[in-house]
Amino acid sequence: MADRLSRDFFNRPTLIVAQELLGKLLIFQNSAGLITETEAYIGQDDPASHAYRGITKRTQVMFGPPGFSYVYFIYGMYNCLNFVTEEDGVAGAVLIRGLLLVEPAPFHLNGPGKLCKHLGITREHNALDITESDFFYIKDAPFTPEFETTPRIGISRGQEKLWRFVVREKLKN
DNA sequence: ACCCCGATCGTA
DNA sequence: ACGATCGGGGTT
Repeated sequence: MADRLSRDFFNRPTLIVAQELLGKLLIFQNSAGLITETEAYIGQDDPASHAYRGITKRTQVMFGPPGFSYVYFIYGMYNCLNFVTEEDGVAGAVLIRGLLLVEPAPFHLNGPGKLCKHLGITREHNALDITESDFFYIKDAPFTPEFETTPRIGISRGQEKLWRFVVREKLKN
């Protein structure tokens, strides 16, 4: 598929990827939705990142090649979806926090846990190459919509960093 | 083996 | 403002 995001897209600074993922179409099995909200997490110098303390079994995918999924389990109940950024060996990921679902039915999924629950994304979908898969990938889009920049949600350290990006249109809801 | 805490969310 | 709920990761 020609208009699918390739590894080169993700092989860039995490902040750039987080901003440019806004407005792109996420395809997962029978669901499709426009990305409306993202957050950037960078290993080095980011105490809010799971990768801050180095490679563990859970975070090793964040240190691997870009263009892979990173799905983690949190609060005993929820899964959250990320996409790995930065070159192989450098930790980085973009958390997908909001999705304007277009298939199978129009619906606004706000929140990373709700989003995964609704789409059926679990840790079984961790560490998948989304530049190769035919059921899990992102379609390119011609432009990035206007967005707001804010602190990230739900973290206790690193709040001074303005690494959350929210599509303006979404704020009206 | 143990303990604390968390990139959340629904309810109050 | 708070409780549910349990895996991850650091410590013993």
